[in-house]
Amino acid sequence: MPKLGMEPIRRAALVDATIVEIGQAGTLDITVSQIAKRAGMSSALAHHYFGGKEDIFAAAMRHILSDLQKEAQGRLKTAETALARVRAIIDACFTPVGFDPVNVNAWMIFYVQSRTSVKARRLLRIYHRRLHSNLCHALRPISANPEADAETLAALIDGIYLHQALSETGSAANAAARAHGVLDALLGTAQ
Amino acid sequence: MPKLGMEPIRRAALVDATIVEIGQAGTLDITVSQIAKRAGMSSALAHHYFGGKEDIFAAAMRHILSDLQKEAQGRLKTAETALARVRAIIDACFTPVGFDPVNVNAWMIFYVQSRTSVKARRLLRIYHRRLHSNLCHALRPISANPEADAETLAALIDGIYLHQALSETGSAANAAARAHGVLDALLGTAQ
DNA sequence: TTTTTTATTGATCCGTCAGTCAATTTCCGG
DNA sequence: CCGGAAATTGACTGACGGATCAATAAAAAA
Repeated sequence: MPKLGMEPIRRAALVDATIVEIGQAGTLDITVSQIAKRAGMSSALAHHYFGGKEDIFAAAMRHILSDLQKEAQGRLKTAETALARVRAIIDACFTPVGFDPVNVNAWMIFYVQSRTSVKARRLLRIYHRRLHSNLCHALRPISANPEADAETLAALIDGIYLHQALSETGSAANAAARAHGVLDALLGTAQ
Repeated sequence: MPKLGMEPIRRAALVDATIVEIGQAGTLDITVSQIAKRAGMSSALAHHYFGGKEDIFAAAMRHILSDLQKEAQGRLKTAETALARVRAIIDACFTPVGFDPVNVNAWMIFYVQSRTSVKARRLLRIYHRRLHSNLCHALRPISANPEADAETLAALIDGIYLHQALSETGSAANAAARAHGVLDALLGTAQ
């Protein structure tokens, strides 16, 4: 039943399946067959549409990153003040969907993957730079050390994710509140 | 040349080799043969002294955790004030040796490993609880929300590690300074 | 000295998995 | 209606790695 124009559909299905599979397994040790099966196709087809396993992973990572980016961009649009912009960036990182254990898991795994895969590393670098730049820009009018505070917040966000990945308890709202709290503290004592 | 009493020596060598190997590779995808080779023995011997691959990993993790614990314990001994105790705990997490890329790498990998391995998970849980309890105890006299602040600091510490694992730049002193800065901010605005 | 225990390894089995390929089915343009 | 392109898969392979085991060597015990 080969319908035409299957490529984008198949690719999207594979990307989704990859994220779910990684998130559930909690490891990168998942087979192409598993992914393909969940996406409803043969492993050969997965290899057909992507070059290989690493390319599937990279595509999945790109997808997560781009979602996060879109989220942040959307929230930044409606933010008027500098403080609101910082909060918008933080909130974008802690949407309930992005904080879903499966996504958190996938996220952390990609982090580790970036140690091995050049593609993953490059993608993560880009994301980091963008996050840092966004934070810096938003912090500049209200922080005495925008650079340092941006890095602190970025580290904190990732750390909260990491804890979430391990504990599987705690809500997105809770996590966001914690980050906001630190932001308050940081701005309060800016010397 | 079988000398007697080799077991503890071999086990220690394997644990050390595992940490180095994981740290260098930046992934858990290392073979028992690699570890054994670095430790100067055959893979069969590694299997002989440990039950299997997972046990080797668990032992390596236990080793890292216990080092960290010892470090913290030692520093806590000489701390007089509550604030000094908190700082001691933070500093224990950022010793130059513990912040060595290889160790950071291994540490992060173990985090991920805890998603799959029950043993790893249990070990990490114990460590987390201990860290949290230590932080809480030290924070109680000086913080309005010891519980929350302890969790924030714990998350921050892990986040800084994560960033280090990715960037490979930045020093232990720098990282510690960042954590201390957040602590100051947190305590300064405690309401 | 003989036996048992500890140390040690090469060879090997077995399973898994990424990637390839040839074959098949369906669709579309000419 | 026909030939090529797209879609799709089952079967295969080549490699790798964890685990096992039988065999050897040396030290300790008997």
